[in-house]
Amino acid sequence: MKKPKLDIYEVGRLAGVSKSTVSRVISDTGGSVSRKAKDAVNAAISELGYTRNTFAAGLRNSKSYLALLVVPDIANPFWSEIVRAVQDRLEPEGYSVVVGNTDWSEERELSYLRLFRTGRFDGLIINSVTDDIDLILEAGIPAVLVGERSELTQIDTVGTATYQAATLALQYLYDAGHRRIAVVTSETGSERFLSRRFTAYTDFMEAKGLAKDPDLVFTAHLSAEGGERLAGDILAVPGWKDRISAVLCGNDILAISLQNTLRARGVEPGRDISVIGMDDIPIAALTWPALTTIRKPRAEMGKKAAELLMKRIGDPSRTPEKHLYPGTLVIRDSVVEIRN
Amino acid sequence: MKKPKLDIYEVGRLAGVSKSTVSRVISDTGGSVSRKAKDAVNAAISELGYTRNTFAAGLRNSKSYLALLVVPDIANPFWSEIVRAVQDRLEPEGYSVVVGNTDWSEERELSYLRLFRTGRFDGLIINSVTDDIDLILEAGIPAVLVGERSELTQIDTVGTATYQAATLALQYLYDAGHRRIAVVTSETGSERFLSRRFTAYTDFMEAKGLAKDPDLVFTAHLSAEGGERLAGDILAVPGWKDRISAVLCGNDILAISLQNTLRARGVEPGRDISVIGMDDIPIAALTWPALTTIRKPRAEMGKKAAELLMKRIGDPSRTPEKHLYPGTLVIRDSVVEIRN
DNA sequence: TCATAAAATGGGAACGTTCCCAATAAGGAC
DNA sequence: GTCCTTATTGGGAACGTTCCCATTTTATGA
Repeated sequence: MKKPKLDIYEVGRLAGVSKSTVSRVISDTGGSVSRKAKDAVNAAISELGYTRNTFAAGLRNSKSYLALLVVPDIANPFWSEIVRAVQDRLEPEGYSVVVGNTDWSEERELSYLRLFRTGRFDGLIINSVTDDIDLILEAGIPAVLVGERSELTQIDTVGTATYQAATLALQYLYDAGHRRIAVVTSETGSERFLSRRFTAYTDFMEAKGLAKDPDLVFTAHLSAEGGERLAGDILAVPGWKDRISAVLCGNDILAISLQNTLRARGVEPGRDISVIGMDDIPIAALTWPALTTIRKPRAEMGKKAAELLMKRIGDPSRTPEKHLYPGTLVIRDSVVEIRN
Repeated sequence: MKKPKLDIYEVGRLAGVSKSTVSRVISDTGGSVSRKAKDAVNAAISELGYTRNTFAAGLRNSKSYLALLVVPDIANPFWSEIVRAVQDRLEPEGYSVVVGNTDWSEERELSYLRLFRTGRFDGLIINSVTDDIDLILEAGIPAVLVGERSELTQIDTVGTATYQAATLALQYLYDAGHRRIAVVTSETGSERFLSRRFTAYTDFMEAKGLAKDPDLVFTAHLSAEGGERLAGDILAVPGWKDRISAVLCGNDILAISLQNTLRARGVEPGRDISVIGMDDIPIAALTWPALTTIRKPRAEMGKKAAELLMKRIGDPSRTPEKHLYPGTLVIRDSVVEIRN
């Protein structure tokens, strides 16, 4: 229990060198140290079981080897996989990752930003609910955005090509014979985020010369509860059977929940109505019916975000990069082919 | 970019008090400060946008407000929900949570334990793969175990009553008419963990006077891949149709994957064979067929673990507590009633 | 009003490291 | 062997806070 005071002085004493030499050995900056001294120090370290005090080191050189990763909800498979990928990439670099959940709440996002400002973290990877990049920019925080930001170029970004992904889904539905396609946009999140999927929808409908029915545009929370409510909304549309043949959902959780709620209400998804998701979370393959969806490369995205953060920390003045990953169509059983 | 040096001296200057008073205001130890001084300091803080340097504070009082949470895999819904619950409970206390994944690997677990020793963390919540509690105990680490440890009383533990949960599942299968019940144990993890489910199985079979067929005891990795392989193993049992009517799986992921692989091989789960899971992860309700399983109260478990950690940090010498949460049966569609 | 206790405040030291600079040792070239 | 350059080493200061102790101010009671 009682620590016999274990610091670099102690290590130096055992190794027969000064604290400065010990410091040079343990810090990665690596001033020149002779082979002999280095070995002696390492031997002393392992003999004493010394570990460097990160507070003192951090205090001196203001490096914490701590990254803050802010996502909407880590219990959501989409995000937990991204978190995993970020961790896998950052930990070998000696970083530990603190995870925060915003629950899509602006207030919570802000509180994490505040937390960041304590100087405890070296870098930030965030899926911003707000588009309030100014706050990040003016604070000069080494940060990477994960999400579907569009025009922003002043900051490193990893995202998916929402427009492309939505169009891909729509085209598939169209090719399967669907003409009465409903779209579901997110009720939270940034305007810009919302608009990209919606723009794809309007553009597509127009390009194909399909009627734009305002009743076919739904809004829902991207969650299981959102799916339940959405099912109600859809069934509440007067004469929905003749007006809606397919639904393009904002994410898989929503789509899966929608399917289940519809079935519970006597409407068989993948037969009476087609559903297409977005994300391809692992269990999308295991639902009933298995969900046709657009896959987003989560692992790559997380990895890339981590790499961008490392680069930015290494050189804060480099020009930001923007990586947009295209979605790919994963065909399963939730979309029926129909003949018009 | 250039910081005009923002420390408690600066705050004190603006507030018209000394650094000591500022320190008393910002640190939670709360020596007595007059109302007036407190207000002045807080005003100065918000005017300057001051945030306390955690390194310096940590260096002085060796408190980091950082907890390390080590789980097998955060991308696994069961664990991601526990992580979420821990975070939700710890963050209001001012703690940030670092998450580590062991992938059920001893080596990785050890490297996290090593990471902990850097003194960067105030506390540890861990699902230990090994049962190597000694390492934690002798290091005097404030720690809470999450998992199914049995005899250990020297350390705070939150777990599920594995024996009870397994028996509950077996009894349900039995009541549904099943007699030829297979069990799947984990191929990784501690012996003790393994044995508790297995003990429940043997005890139950014996109590009911059912034949113990060694071919009905399977071993699998608790993952989707494990389920695929398990399906192969089951179908490879000579004359399995007459020897296996139900399978008790180690977790839901495994069960769901098993169901899907079986169906792909032409065996209809919930009809040709019954499957029961363990955990009740959110998507268990959304599979085909919806999975009958044993629910474990993840949110409560995570919350309790966080609370125990807080208590232990507050008083390192208190007697450890052990909380075992019973499982509850969630009946869905993956188990058929059969008549003998 | 005065003595006394309690509350509030300020100053110095310490936490353990890294950075900077000066000093010494080691090689190389002549 | 001597001188110069370079590699290596050591000592002091600084990082920003909290703790401890001494001092001052305020409140309390007779």
